[in-house]
Amino acid sequence: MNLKELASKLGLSPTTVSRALNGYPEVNEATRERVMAAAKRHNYHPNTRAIRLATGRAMAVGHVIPIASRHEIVNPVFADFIAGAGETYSRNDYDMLLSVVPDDQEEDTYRNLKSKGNVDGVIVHAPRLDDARIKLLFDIGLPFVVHGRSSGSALPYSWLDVNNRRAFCRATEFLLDLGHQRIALINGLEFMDFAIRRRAGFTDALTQRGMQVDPALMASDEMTEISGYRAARRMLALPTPPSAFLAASMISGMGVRRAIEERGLVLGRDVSVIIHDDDLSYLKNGEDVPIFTATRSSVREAGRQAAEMLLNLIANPEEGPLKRLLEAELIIGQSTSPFRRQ
Amino acid sequence: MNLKELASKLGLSPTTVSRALNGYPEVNEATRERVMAAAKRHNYHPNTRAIRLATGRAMAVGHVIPIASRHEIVNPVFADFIAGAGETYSRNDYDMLLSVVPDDQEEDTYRNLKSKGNVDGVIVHAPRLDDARIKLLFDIGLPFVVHGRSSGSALPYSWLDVNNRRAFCRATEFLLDLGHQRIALINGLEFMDFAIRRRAGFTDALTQRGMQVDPALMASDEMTEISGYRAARRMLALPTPPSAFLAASMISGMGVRRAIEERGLVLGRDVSVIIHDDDLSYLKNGEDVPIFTATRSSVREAGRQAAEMLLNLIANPEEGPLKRLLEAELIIGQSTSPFRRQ
DNA sequence: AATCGCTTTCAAACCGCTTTGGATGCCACA
DNA sequence: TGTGGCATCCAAAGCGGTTTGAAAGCGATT
Repeated sequence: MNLKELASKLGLSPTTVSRALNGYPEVNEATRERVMAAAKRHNYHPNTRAIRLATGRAMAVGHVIPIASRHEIVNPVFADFIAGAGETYSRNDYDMLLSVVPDDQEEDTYRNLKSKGNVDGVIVHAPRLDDARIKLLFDIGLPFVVHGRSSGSALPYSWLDVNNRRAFCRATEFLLDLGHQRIALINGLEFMDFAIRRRAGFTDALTQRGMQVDPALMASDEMTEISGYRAARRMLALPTPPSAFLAASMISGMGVRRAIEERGLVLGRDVSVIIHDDDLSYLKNGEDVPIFTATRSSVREAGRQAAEMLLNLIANPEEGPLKRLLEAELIIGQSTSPFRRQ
Repeated sequence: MNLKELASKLGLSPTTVSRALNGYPEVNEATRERVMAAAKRHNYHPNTRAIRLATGRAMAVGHVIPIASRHEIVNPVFADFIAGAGETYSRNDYDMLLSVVPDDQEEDTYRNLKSKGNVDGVIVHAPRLDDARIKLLFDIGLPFVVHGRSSGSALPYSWLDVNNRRAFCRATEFLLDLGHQRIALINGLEFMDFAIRRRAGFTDALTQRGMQVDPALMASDEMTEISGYRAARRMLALPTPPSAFLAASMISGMGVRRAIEERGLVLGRDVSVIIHDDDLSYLKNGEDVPIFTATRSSVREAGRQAAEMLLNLIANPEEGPLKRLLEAELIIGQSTSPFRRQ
């Protein structure tokens, strides 16, 4: 059932039927209702491909996921972000297009997305310091919203980010207030923008209190269980080990916990740990009582909002750039306690 | 730059240019090369929307992700599966369309995907017992491949699955061979087909050895850390607690580990645990030496293969239904050891 | 010289919708 | 009675490709 058939069944022209269905004013209300009813009765759905060609809009948003050839990490945060963004798209009749590509083809992918007209805009994931994608997307003229920020980028781009610096500063202060003197940071990869900001928040808090930053207590790696474990194990074996850890994610926090327990220490008594909790749906940090003390910010909600921002930007490009900074909340769990000498 | 412009630049008709670019035989080789060169020089990319309308094919595959309104779980396995499938689509110039919808709208979503012509086929995720989606997709005539199987479904559908029954049977036998008598199963939700098969494999092994199946040692819930933790804690508090666990995933296995350690027991010495390891990229089960003994099967690879099957099915519907059963490997880690009395 | 067959090219229809630029009918008003 | 304005509807021209059916050119065959 297509427009022409429906129109002839109704004894109307395709023009009028199209207008009736799309809510244009120049059609008699009685006619409109007749058309609506017929469309429903015949289960008519306009062909998306035709709409897209005719309007020149893709009604779709792209998410490009680069797969690094060496370490093939699929960011676990990604699933929840996508779920949040997808909710927004569904509500607005937009499609979500995922492109999984080797990371050396990422630039080509954006160019193709644009020149082939597959999408009206994209979300940029996991921005790095002075991320090259920002300039690229400006150059090719594809609207975009960055999930995170990119320090050093001169162009006025749209972004949504968590205040990572503030979150990690507060978390560090919290540990300092508990009397901890040697605090370790198990950070993500520090070419990622968020990791740099977290580190800055961490050192901010230390220097504000006149404390030294000990490089031996700072690790930077992928946020996996195993790398959290390794870094923590190494640090706990130091002559003067840390009494508290800041871990960049729930998963690396679990690695830290394993290292602590392996050493015969008790989490939340002998050693304190604060994690950053993205509030992932399958990795809940406890239920009523959080397991880990954490800086929490829902990445799902970030996905919802970033998608909304992008759709706005697509509809009203002149209103950009849009910016939104979310604050993380500090939630107190069972993994922190006042410093006590071993 | 579109086809017409390119054609007039070359002094050729759009027909010939189109044919030259698409490799049709009825065009002079010299002409073809001239066209190819010009296309590259002018950075010409045919408009996807136009191709889709003209050919009637969507060149896209859909993945529908239902979000349960109550427990909003995004399956963590999903990210890796998508990544695998996405690699296949990229290689074949297909788009991947993700629809995140409330679970009561799942059926409508499939219908719309079909009637609006957005996709040429879909992958069905997380099938249940006698899954209603199979009949639905047959009815509306949308090609599909199921990731998993659906016991009780009469229709001859295409699927790719892991031999869950065999995997859990072998894992149970392995524990029995180590002398364990009381073995617990921390299963996924048992309206999910894979969970039923795993349970069957578990009970198969027990009954083959003439052992009783103790309902108190079988739990079924979402595969989160916390529910793994809770089930294990409950069972370890029994008068005759299990000395070994089978956990349905890495994450629920981590919950089991927490319960074990909380009780002052040592994983892999006092209590043995075998997990099912989907080989997730961000949750590696150790590196050289696996942490958990596990039945392992890469869900990423499953994604790749399922996508290939679907593309084949779309290209040659008459060759269906396609079926593929992957075997999981049993890898020995540090979480299992011979039974020893507490 | 006429015909055939083959290669190569093209004009035009088509995919299914949107949108522009009228056309029609009718009523009000001068 | 003629004109203007308004509400309503429609024919036709896109959108940018693919594909059908035909034609042009040319050497080989009869």
